[in-house]
Amino acid sequence: MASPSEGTAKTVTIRDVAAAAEVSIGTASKALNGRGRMRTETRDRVLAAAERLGFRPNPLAQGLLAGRTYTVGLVTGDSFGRFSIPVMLGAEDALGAGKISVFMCDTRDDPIRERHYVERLLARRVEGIIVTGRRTEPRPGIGRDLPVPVVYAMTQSTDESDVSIIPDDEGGGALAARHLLATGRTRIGHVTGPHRFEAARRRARGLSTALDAAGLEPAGEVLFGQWSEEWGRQGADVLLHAAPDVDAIFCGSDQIARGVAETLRERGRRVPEDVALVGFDNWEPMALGCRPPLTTVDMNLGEIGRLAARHLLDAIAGTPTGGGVTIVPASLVLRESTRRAAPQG
Amino acid sequence: MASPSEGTAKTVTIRDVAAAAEVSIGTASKALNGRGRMRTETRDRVLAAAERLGFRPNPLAQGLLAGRTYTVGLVTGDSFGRFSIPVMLGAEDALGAGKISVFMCDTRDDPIRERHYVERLLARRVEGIIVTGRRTEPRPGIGRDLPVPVVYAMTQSTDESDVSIIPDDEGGGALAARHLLATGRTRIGHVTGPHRFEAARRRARGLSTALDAAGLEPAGEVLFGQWSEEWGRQGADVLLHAAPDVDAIFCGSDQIARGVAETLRERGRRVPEDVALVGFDNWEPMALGCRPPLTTVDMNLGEIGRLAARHLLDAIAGTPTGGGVTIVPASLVLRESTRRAAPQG
DNA sequence: GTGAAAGCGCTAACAA
DNA sequence: TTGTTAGCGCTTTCAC
Repeated sequence: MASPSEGTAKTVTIRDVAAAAEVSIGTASKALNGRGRMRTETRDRVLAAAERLGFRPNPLAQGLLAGRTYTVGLVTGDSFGRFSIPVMLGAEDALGAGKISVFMCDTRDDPIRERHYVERLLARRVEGIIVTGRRTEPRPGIGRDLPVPVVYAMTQSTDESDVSIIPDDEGGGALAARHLLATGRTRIGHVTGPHRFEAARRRARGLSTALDAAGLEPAGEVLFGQWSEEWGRQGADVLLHAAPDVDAIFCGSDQIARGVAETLRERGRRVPEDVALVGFDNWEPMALGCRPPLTTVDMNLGEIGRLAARHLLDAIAGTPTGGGVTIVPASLVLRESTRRAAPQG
Repeated sequence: MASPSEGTAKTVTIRDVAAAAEVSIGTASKALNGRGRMRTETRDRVLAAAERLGFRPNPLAQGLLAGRTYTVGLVTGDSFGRFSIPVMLGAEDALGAGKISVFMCDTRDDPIRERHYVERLLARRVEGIIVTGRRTEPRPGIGRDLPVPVVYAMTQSTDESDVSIIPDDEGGGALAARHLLATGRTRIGHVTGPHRFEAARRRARGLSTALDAAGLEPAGEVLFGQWSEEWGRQGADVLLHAAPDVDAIFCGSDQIARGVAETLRERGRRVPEDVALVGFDNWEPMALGCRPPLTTVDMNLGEIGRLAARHLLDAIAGTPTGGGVTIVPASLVLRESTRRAAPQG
């Protein structure tokens, strides 16, 4: 509540400020924007008047003149869900710093609504659009030859020349695998989501590649199923049956990992002593609620959002950023579920 | 100005439309807005030209003239988390229908940032502000005598005259209790979050009141603890010790309920046969992942958001909506965890 | 029925 | 150093 200027019920224009400071409107403008040369006394008088009246320049008017709006649109099909939110926050972070405000739109994954919102955003003269999603599957772009730059974050346009920022699913899988190998595990199983998901396939590929480099291969079959705990429970049983000597399980999501953890516990396998467990997503309520707390791959969604915003800002500034796909590295969050087994007695 | 080298489609002004249709700007404006009387032929000519050129009226210019922006701000301290998102979506729903766009801001629960964002929103001449939060605890308002109406959703201003829309924690507690009573349970325990949370206290009060009406009281003490699964696991043990004959447990959150469910299973109590379980939040990944799937109280967050938006729209329209707190009823989502025990065979 | 002109709040030339 | 003027894109009188 520092500024006493707050609380002006009526809108104060620069006209009012000029009048109060007994200068012309033009002079007031210059004083407020620190442009041109003028007596310090005059400038101070204007600034004081502005302060006193609680003057806020009207960005509509400024924008009208400058031909800019200092706004961008953020369109999500994920209903701002678990994945798009961190992305969104990262983006807002980067944009907010640049005085750019964000219009949010939720399309509910409906192309009609999406079309509608994009129209609306363009009508509002946003200077760019960020599209986020829940999956990394390539999707049709929101339109071609749009008058503003578009960046896809955590989703990918089928048009290869569009700018897309996506997580490193494959690298994440490899990261998990190498961590397990480093803690001495060699019989590593994999329970993951539906095969039709690019993300699931990539994570599995990352695992296989890393194991391959160590002369190993996944224990049992790679088990594709659902993105659910229930499947985690089932999958673990299948895996224990197919590869009873499994000593680590990498899961395609934290939810799956929780299901796996439960089954392991019920089958008398201790985590991490008998079987180490790695999840994917670093979805904290899941990962921390798990017994034991879950080591998991973090896709750095916030970074994806920040990067998307930065690309967009560059594009708005006219700097050619070069289209194409940018992959943001994943990182590993270590918790109890992969604590190195103490030497057995 | 946009870089001249940009291949972006050039913005079409009403001037261009007027020229193309060979009418004056004023006539073009009237034709486009369906105002005034004019020859159908003229109107059609203008509309055709606008269509052909892809004309979109510039809302900045329109707003400048009308003194409106058709935007509102949405400020959250919850980092658009689990609670504020459904609220947000509900709000966006109601606002979007009215052609109002939403600026989003995340304050990260930092008063400085909040102050900053509110300033920014006001500078942008939003016509109203919705404040959402993660808790229902009363919080200081975002400022007094703001030039635009403010509605608090899923949070509450300490200033009683402010408009706040909050969930019915007490009613939700009562709802859970009555449901359990209706399925024949009489020894009902309660494990919930920290006592310092208004929400936890209200839910407990709702339970007690409903039990009281049936001449009962909670089994064991009401156990206040944390909003975590871990506490759910511990709390269940405490409760089983204090009231071994407990036949139902109402939990202050779905996360707690999951913890409780785990302990119950490990102690050999079947859910729902031996002990029925009710959660709070209807947080689907938690409630559905639970074994068995959880009956839980839904706060109808979307409705809170919609209502907040509607209040705001009314206020913007100048309709006195009357300040104060509005409580949105909760509902119960039935799942396996309270299935009426079948007659034992 | 149509057009010319004023002005929304602001900035950037140019005059004084 | 300061004031005046001409718009940014649009809507809206009010003459014609």
